[in-house]
Amino acid sequence: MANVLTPQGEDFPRWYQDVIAKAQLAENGPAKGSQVIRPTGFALWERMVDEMDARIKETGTENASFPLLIPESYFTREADHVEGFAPELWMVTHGGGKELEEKLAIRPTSETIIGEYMSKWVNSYRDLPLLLNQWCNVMRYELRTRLFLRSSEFLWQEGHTVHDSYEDAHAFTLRILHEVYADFMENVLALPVLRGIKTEAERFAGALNTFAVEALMRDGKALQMGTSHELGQNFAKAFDIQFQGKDGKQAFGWTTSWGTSTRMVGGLIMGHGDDAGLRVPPKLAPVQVLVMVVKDTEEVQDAARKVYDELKDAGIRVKLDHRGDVAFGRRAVDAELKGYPVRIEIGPRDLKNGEATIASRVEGTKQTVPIGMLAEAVAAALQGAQDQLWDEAVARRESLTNDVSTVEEAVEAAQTGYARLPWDACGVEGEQRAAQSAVTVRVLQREDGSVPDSLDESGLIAYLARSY
RNA sequence: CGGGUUGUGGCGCAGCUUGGUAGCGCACCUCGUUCGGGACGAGGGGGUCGCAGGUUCAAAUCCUGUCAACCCGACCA
Repeated sequence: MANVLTPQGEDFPRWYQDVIAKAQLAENGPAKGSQVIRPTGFALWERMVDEMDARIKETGTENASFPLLIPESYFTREADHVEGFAPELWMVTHGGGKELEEKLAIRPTSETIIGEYMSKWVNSYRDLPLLLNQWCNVMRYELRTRLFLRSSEFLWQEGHTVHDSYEDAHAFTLRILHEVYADFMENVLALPVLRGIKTEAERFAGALNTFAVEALMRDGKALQMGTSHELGQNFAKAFDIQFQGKDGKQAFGWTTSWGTSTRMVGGLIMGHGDDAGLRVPPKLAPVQVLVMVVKDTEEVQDAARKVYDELKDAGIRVKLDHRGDVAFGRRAVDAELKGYPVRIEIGPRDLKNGEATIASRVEGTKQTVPIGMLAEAVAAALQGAQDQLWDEAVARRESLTNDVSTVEEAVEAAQTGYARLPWDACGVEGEQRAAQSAVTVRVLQREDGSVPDSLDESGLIAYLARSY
């Protein structure tokens, strides 16, 4: 195996940067913290968008688009929200060469401006629930940036809904968490996630409760992959989202918001990648199968094209590498860097036997298969890769999760993964103590692993870890 | 924003102490030989040294300021 990347075990952050550069996923933009996402990286994001968008729509949510620029005054309407976001705002102060009368914030998130419109659109209980989502870019002034994980500008989806009762809003918040976020991350990304509730310290600015899904990276640090917030009536009151109920009385709506971002690409890289590069789960992979000609001869080119066409017709996302002017080894290494799950190599030697070579990126194996049986072999290899990535990730999380009984032990255990600690043995005080060692409470769960309805429940279990 | 490190062709670096107007490896282009796991040879193109000032006959080298990146934190998707 060619040594093109800094090994993970030597320097994980360096490895992460190497993969992003060598697999041509992204690079820094000219302005501080900005990033350019290259086609190979963007294709991963596009697949995420496709899968997520379908799940979002399945909940009855509709897509819309709201403005990038938000009047500064909107942010001041919800006290906690402005306090939380003011330090991160990018402000537009000039337009058309003149100083603006009111500054415009570039959206860091859109609760405020969407709240403003929800207030106009919600009049009756018949208008509820109002379920909206938008795919867009947002900007936050970040002090420390890292490609995909935290950039000044990032791409995301933000869902915003209004409901007629606490119960309905609460149920919807959790539905998004389970049926959209966790389902996508586990079944498509093959990353097991912890689902739980955030502590007060980690809660979204202006929310009643924040629920989250957290994934464990290969270096034992946790990554928040998505959040779903129960906003209570805080924003409804700030933006006057009222409706007339069946009983004829005016009432404030109950809102939620939830988001996932290009950070998931970072999670994919660090959750599955190895020393040879990316390992993309087949269900996500923009390219599931790469058909490679080993030698540039007419027979080989014809055979490869035929295999390509057949797989494509079978509904597989396939790419043809017909290049004869780049050495085989270079192309093989590149395919591994980009993490294509399955590679089919076709050369004269294979053709002589009526075969092709099929290589699995995840299993690291190669075998020859009669060309007539490629379709079945490919299907099996894809399923095998998806399963193995999942199994590995689950096993790794289990081995890196340790039960502890004190905050000190939790800090120690969190150096390598998750520490499970009864919340009663930690508490807000313990949380602050752990934070001094860069260890935070990622989520709280019930003893049986289910998601609590609120922080008021007793007997909760805290998962502590270092995080990105 | 605090601490540390660093900015020199696309990438990785040397040169800076002892100023004299730029060098190496990879990548790129051409030709040839190669080609089933990052090939080899020959020839070639590309940078004024993050940016802005200053000192000097002369600055990648010295001075001041500034911007940016990376790592460790605090803040966050």
